[in-house]
Amino acid sequence: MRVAGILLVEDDPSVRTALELALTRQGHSVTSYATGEEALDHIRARRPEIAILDVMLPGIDGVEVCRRIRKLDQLPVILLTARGDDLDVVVGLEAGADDYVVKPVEPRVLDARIRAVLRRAESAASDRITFGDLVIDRGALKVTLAGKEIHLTPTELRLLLELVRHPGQVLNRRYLLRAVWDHTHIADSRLVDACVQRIRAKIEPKPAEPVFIHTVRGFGYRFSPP
Amino acid sequence: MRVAGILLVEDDPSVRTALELALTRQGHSVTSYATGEEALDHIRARRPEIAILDVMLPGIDGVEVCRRIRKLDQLPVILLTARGDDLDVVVGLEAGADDYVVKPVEPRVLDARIRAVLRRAESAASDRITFGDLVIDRGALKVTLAGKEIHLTPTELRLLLELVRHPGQVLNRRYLLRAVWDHTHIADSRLVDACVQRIRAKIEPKPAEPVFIHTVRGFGYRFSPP
DNA sequence: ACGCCGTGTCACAGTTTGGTGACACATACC
DNA sequence: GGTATGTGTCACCAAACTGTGACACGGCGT
Repeated sequence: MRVAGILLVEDDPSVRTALELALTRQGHSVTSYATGEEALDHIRARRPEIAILDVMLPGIDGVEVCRRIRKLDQLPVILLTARGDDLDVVVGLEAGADDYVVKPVEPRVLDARIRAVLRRAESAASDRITFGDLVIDRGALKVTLAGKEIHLTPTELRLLLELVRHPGQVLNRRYLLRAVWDHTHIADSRLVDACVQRIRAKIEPKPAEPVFIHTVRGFGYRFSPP
Repeated sequence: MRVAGILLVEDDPSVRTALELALTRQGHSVTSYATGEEALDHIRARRPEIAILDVMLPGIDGVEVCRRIRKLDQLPVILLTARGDDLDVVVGLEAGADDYVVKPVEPRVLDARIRAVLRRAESAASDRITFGDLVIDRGALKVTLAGKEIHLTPTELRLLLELVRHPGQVLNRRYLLRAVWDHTHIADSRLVDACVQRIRAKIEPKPAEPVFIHTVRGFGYRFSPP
């Protein structure tokens, strides 16, 4: 099982050791600190994969630690709070926290949250673009719609990628012909239209009312997210 | 305290500052130099986690810097080059670069590449990689499937390792030819296909429905765990 | 309402692509 | 030398892909 390096910041010693024990049992490797300052001092050296921060801390509070971590690194952050205070949630999310857990928390719940956040962080690092339900992974050359993988042929994929490279821009047929097909194709042809139609049939929920690839009469096509 | 982050070497000041800004925004800490000499001078003191090198540099070029870095350290290297210079790819791979990015590059793409290379470097620390039933031991150069050892020939093993180095990424035939075979081979050849087929026959439970090495028609092959 | 122009839709045939097995040559190992 | 193994190439085939043309459709200006 994959082991995550967790940075835990919690000032209450009993809660800290309990969490540390629980997380270690789940297979994580945990480094914990009682204060934000210590954590920030060591974060560079430790290179954790995720930080779990108590909001109520002596000195710099968890939200502020989160903010500073965000300036340093893309490190995912989960905030822990004692009360279900709504204000905290807002502030925490604004500070860039990835998730928010209310104490007391069951270890298996926390573990699930950690894994979810890590999964999200990892996939965000891959070379992807997301437009609503539509996810285009340029590294894997995969397109998914609402989680379901869509099969696009090479030409369709090249055309879609070209459109997506210029979101919101209208691209005319001549440009698209040049960019997607080889230069041997000149002048006007229905080629682009047909290809757009094929893509729509695959990615548009209702091809007759396209949400992604819009026709701009007399000019060409525009990709714009819904 | 250890200073970790990205070592950037790029002679064009505008590109350099743009990249520096973009990478910093992504949460990286960046140190940049205009020449390879400066970079090499400071690399010991700075202890970066990854180096990003422009290929075209005054004085020592990026490829040579890469070669010298390799002699010093296991430091991962990404080479930057102007669009589509094939010769560079060959030389770069020979010099031991971990990845190769064509300028102009979008920040999010570069960021994804950086993270991929870092992840790879991290997992390279361990000699074994596991994908479901498939275990690849790079130290012993052994492959086992569900505990049973699979015999792969040298070429097959090199190809598999190259695919596995970029899990989830589509690699085209030209790239694979260059990475696995020497550059004497002409671009158009069924060599890669044949070798993939041979690997599949050995590691895929049902070669007709591959689970590990997927064909991406018109583009190449992708290794992705089941 | 009418016709026109730009676009959507569809079927089909020619082309391309990759899987597959056979085979020849090279190399290493007895 | 003889054998086994590894490697590159080829030909064939099935499947996938693509360009094209014909026709339908719908908005727009007259």
